[in-house]
Amino acid sequence: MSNRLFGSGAAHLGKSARTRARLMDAAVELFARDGFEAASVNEIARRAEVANGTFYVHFRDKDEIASKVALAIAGSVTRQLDEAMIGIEDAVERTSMGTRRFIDLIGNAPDWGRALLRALWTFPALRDSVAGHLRDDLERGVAQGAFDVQVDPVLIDVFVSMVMSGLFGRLSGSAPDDIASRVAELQLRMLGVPANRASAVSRQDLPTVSLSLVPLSA
Amino acid sequence: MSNRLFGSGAAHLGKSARTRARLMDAAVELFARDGFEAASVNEIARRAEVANGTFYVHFRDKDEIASKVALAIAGSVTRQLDEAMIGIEDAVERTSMGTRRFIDLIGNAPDWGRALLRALWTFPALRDSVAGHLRDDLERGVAQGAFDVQVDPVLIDVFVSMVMSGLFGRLSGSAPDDIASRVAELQLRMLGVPANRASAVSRQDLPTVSLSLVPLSA
Amino acid sequence: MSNRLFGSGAAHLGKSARTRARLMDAAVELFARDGFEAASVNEIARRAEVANGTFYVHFRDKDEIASKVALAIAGSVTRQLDEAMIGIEDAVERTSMGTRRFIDLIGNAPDWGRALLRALWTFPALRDSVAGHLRDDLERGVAQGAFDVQVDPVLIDVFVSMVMSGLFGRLSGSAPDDIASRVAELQLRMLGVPANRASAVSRQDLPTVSLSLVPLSA
Amino acid sequence: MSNRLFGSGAAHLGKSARTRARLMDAAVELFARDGFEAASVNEIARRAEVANGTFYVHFRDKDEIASKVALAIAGSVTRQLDEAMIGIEDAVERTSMGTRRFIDLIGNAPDWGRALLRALWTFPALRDSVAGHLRDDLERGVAQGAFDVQVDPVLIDVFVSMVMSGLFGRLSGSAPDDIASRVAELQLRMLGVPANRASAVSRQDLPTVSLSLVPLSA
DNA sequence: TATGAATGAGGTTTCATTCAT
DNA sequence: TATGAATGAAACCTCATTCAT
Repeated sequence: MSNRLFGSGAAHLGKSARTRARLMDAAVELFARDGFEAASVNEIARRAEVANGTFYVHFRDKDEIASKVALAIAGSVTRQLDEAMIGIEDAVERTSMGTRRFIDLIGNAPDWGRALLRALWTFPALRDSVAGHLRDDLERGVAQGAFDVQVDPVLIDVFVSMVMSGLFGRLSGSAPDDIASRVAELQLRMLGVPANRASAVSRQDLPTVSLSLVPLSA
Repeated sequence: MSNRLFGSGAAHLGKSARTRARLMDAAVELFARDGFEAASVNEIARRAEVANGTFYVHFRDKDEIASKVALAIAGSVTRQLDEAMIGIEDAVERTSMGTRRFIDLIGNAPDWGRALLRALWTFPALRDSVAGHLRDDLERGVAQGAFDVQVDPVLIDVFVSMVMSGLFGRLSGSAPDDIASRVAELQLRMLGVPANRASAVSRQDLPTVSLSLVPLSA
Repeated sequence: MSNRLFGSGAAHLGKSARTRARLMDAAVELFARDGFEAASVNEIARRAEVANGTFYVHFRDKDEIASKVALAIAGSVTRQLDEAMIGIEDAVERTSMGTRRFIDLIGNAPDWGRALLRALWTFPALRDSVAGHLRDDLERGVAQGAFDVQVDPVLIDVFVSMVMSGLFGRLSGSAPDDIASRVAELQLRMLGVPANRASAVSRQDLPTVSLSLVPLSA
Repeated sequence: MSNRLFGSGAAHLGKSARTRARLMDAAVELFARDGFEAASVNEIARRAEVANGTFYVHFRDKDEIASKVALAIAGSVTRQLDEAMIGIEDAVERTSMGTRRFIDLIGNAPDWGRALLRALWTFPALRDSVAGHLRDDLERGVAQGAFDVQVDPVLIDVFVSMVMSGLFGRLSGSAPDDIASRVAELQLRMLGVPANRASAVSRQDLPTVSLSLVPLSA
């Protein structure tokens, strides 16, 4: 899976948009490798093979490119997860699939994954955006009688942090291949799903979906 | 609860040790407030009321003070949690208490908490240290028939991330007062403890313990 | 009194000339507000509502627009002062009127005034141009027996600096309304005009003249 | 007359004070040569033969060194002029001497002169400081019946601008040697002193005084 | 003529670190 | 041990100017 995610989708765009895409790609790589603070604008520009001043033609400062990148990643991921779950009504399945797909998809694009992980840490708005989708499924599960919990910000934060833990493990390379299923199973148990059902649902086959991040409206 | 944690315990030490303690205190505050990158050695020294050059008499570089601080915090916290749980044999209670005490204690020393949160993120060694203690209790729970899970790194990481989520919520100030209990309850459910027992144990009274961090062997 | 001095007079010109006029107007405003160094070509272009590259279609560099602007202002002012004094033969009156009209006219167009003040400071050629007209009147006054001084560059420079002082006071807003008359009176006294005549002449009514700067041959 | 005015007086000071003096000397030269805006901190440091970072050990930014320099120059000049006029009671003489000495002294230290000229333009506080001394002499002259004018801010500004004109002429090198006397004479005439007395006083011999600027308390 | 993205030198400032005292 | 001035690399950012369209 390519690491040039904005760039690859931008071949047909104008020169300006391609430069912008190259800068965002470079920023993703560097934010992921070095973190936001340690990544320098000059190095982003160098990696994008443009002059340092060109950076400022497209972005006001490092903060701006960071939030643009984060929004682009999050928006794209969210959209694809949504699409991949169209037609699934059962909240237990939806919840499990969401976690598994998220970890698997992002885990397959390590640069992005790390960038997203940091972004979730840095931009609370991102957490909130993810939380919105989540809350819907959790409440649906309660309504369906499958979940036996109080759906509130604490639960959502805990749930999200579990996903992040799985993503972190996947990205660090030390985790077993089925880590996404393990995390999903633990989540279902936490939500009140009986252990055997939790185990079964979190392990059932999942059609492969390929992640392809393309520039958003942003 | 004092923010001068190394310094306060160092009154009886020599001048050199006191200077060192003052530097560590200053570092904790600044790492917590600004993050590791943004905290400057000059400002650490200024806040510790020593000349900037003095910093390098005590620490090789900024990395060193960071890891020393992290180790000191983690070691101290771990030791105190251990002590507070002496005599408790039931793994369900131990697990619940660990989470609750950790969140409450650290949550009451915001500077430290934030520093620890960042440190856990930055230094994997810290996670491992915490993980060791945890693993013992989880395995004990399995042996006691109270937990119905596979104790492995995935579980531990997920468990730790849930604690961090609670700590994060507490530090951000947006969480309800009982967030520590909520998190502990969710953890117990995840581990296979029946919902009613999980609820009861995670809410039972906990004797207050005051956190007082003192310099370790470091 | 309009601040769009080149532009307003250029409505009948071709597109190219209008663009040029817009650039000069924008430059006047920015030079006046921020000074020559701090005014950027990009902002001049933005304020003129043209692309930054367009600037270089019309001017070789920033220096060129500055001198063109200065020349245009000075030429226009000089010409109008001349016209306003046609028919006046008495050197005492001419001298007094010159100072008074200059301060009043330019003082009423603050952007211009500040630009001119800076330009007089920066471009000696401007001082010389103004000095030429002045010298004629001063020598006429000597010939008429009204002035009792040696007309030389020192006198001219001193005289000009007195006018600038008055202009500066007017632009800074802190000066009394009759500052132009006060300055003119002091000049006449310096030139040897008896105090009572100096006072009377410098205070006599002056028909209002409106300043309207239009593009010159430039 | 040396151009190393802070430095030369600082030989006996500590190393830090000498570095600071070297920076101020370098700043004076560059402000005079290039103007405040065009002078770069890096070049000031290079000319002072210190590392660029050293600048910021001593001054917060370019503004700070500029005002420190301006204050030092103005303070030193003012003090010396005051001392040179001790014992002189006649306002006509004092006024004339002030102008002549100011132009001669500063005119002999071209770097300083240009720096002061720019500073007077840039920092109104400097003008005010000079104005204070002036006002005393002017009012004294009125009280003594020698001057026949209204002493107010307009008069003071005009008077100061005449001095600046003379200084400017002296610094530009184009002015005659007696420019200081010429300006003083014109001022006296403006103030109402009869032409023959103005001429005589402004030309009488003046004991030489050497300017030696040393670091102030600043 | 007009555009506006791209350039890259150079500006200000910060900061970890060294070193003479 | 302690000091704090000095260092210089490197960060961010601006801006006059060029050039392909």
